[in-house]
Amino acid sequence: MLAKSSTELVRQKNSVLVLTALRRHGPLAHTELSDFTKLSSATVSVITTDLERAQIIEKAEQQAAGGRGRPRVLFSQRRDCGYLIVVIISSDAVQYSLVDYAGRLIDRFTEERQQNVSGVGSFVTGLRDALNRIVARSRLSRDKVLMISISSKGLVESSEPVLRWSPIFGREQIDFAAVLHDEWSAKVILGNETQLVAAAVGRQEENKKGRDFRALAALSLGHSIGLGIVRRGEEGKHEISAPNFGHMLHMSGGGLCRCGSRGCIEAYAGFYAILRAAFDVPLDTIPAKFVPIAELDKIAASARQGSRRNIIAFRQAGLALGIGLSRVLSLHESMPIAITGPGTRYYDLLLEGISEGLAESHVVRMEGMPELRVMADEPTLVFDGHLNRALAMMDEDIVRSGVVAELNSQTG
Amino acid sequence: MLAKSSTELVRQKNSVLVLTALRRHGPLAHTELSDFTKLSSATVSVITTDLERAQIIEKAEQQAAGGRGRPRVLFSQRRDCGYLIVVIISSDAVQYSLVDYAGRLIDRFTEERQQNVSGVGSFVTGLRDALNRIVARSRLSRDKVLMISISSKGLVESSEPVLRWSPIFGREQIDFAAVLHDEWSAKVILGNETQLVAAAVGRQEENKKGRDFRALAALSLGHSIGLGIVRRGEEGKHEISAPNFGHMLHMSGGGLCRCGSRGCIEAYAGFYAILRAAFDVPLDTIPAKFVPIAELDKIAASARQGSRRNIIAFRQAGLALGIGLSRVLSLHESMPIAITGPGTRYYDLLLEGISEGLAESHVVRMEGMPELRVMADEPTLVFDGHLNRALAMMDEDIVRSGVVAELNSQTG
DNA sequence: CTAAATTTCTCGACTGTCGAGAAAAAAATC
DNA sequence: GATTTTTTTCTCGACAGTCGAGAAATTTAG
Repeated sequence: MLAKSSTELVRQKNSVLVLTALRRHGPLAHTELSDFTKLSSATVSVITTDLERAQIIEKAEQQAAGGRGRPRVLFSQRRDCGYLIVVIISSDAVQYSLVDYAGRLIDRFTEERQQNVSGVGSFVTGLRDALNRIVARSRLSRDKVLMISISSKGLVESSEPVLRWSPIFGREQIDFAAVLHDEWSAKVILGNETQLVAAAVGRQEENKKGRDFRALAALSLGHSIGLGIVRRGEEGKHEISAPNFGHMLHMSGGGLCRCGSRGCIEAYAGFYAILRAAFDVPLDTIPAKFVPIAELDKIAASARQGSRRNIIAFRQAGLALGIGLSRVLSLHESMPIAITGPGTRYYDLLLEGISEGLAESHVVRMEGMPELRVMADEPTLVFDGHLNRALAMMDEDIVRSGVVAELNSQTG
Repeated sequence: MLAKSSTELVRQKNSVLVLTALRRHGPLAHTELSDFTKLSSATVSVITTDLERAQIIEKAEQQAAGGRGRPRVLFSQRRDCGYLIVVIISSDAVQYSLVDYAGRLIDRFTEERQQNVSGVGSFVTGLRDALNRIVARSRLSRDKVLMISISSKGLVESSEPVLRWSPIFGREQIDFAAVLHDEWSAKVILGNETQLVAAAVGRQEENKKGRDFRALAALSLGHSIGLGIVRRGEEGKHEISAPNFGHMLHMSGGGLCRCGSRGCIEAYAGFYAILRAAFDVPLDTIPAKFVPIAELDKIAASARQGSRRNIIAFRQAGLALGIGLSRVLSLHESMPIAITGPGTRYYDLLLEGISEGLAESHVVRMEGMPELRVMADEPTLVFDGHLNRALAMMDEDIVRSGVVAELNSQTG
């Protein structure tokens, strides 16, 4: 059954509304808050004083007194209200970032991952270690860290921070909540990397199109293939999901994939698959663990100079992507596709196959070709996605936790 | 930006909550309403008296006075509060049902569709005609009809009642809102047939499992192939969608489909496809417009007696379904699959192929085989799905329309 | 006929939003 | 420098919603 509603909930929702406005548009004055949220000035007053008393937002110290009239006082998040640690796990390194409540980067370092030591056990100790280090370095109390946001390629559980499968650890699952809950009171969330790219691009898209934005897919090309989908739900909330696209079946009984199955999309469009095709290695050869990008650059260069076999290798990869995307569009509505990742440098070679694959399906014939868009700088998008998601969640959690209401009742 | 919240909205939501409880559990007394909705007795009182004053619900006249204490008075929907017309379009007929606000069937008739006259124009005049007839027969004022709920196989728009593509009318689109708005003030909604099956089965499932229910897919087997997906969104609302599954690409460059594309799932698993395979007709033969089920029964009978070719025909159909489903599960989470439609009578012959197709994919190897379940009596499920969806919408619309609040302010 | 049980209704307290107008504070004007 | 204008913020009273507690209603048991 659905949950009942109450006046308290109304207040919570509207408080989140104020915090969200602050997040999206930076420091805002009373009047602007009222404009953005459509709440009356009086309500904004009550909410801001509550949030201020709870030490969640603060009035900016100084501001240029432009224009006449009573000068506006800008509200902004209190940076020390809480902290977020972002952990980005990639195949060769793990990046740790400490971010304050206002979204400002405080500290960051990267740990190389040894290619040989690949057990989950050693990874976890490394993770715990690095997390301890990053709070120690900035001399923060660890309970000021309200959230730890982790991302990896692979298959993540939607409701719990459990990594089900990843190209790095294979079927060795990691339950990050279980691993960290003894040392950390922070909430632990996990996202697929491309899911977070989708979140970031989706936010950009909404800023541009406003209410017209409906859905968007992000496709990440690299050693493995990732897909993230973001859709505007009712009430304008963005719902993000991470389909297991790279390991969706492309061709029954097809080439061997790193995951152990046969015929996955990745086994045709991943870097190792392109390599395999270019060198005419049999399709059931165990794929290379890691392919240096220089290797692929060479293949691409010769393809661009007319090498038949290499052109076909890229074309076949594009085809697998295009057909796979057409299947995605069959199952959802048609939507624009943002392509990121290191593989975008071969976009010219992939495009033909992608288009051809897409064109084959009924949906595309009905609705027309979806918009394809290349977005470089995947790492920035991933980080932005982390911030978007984690900080929005923090806002909600803080309001829901009741600190605001409690303080309020004490002071009368 | 998200929408602001207010006390009015709270009331609306809680009113809908009361109406929903009434829908799901039949006539209820004050106390039971309070239990189901978790609202306090006082709040239930206010809401019910408002709804009663607005002539949306009423107290039951008579009831058996079992047990001691003050006898409970049961509330139920006023049947004359509004009416719903359900239109179920199938390939050979169109069924019209008139239903009152409490969900009781008042009138029903079926119009055969001539196989030869297949233009959209003549269909639309037939539709308008039949709608007029059904209100005339029951002597209702047409503005008492608050909603017209239509279903068809094929591709429907999610936000508007527009039929984008259907096996019956092909690419000739029908915008039902445009077609009916001059004669009817009722809200017109359109759903894919299997989407409504999913809605009905999803409701059953939730009654059984409660909060454990997460998602479910309904697969309809027949001349064409349909898929509906229902998922529990946050706040417990069911989100239903109708992927274009039948025309998702099964095999690149494969058999010719009725839709004009090649290699659709339907071109392997639809009735005509099974027929085509059984008689070894070339895959690019224009598929039969309609296959009598007796024909397929014969093929099935001989398959069950060991006919190699016919066994393979069904197995290939199952394989297309299984592989397609595996792709669906790759893109969503794993979920149980309810199979309906006339094709279920060949389930024994299809099962092997379905299982094999599912087993091939990465997800199934990870999460295990999804639960498969055969549900006969598709027509009842479709109709139930219509009622579930349309009546729930009517409840919301009525509350949101403000009749309750208005009356309230007048009478003070 | 009275007591017990059970359901429904009512009242006052509390919390929320809103519109209007008062208060604050700086620039413009005389 | 005093006054007016302009702009922003704050405050007050009205109104709407939920809740808990207890009163009122009504039937059965004894």
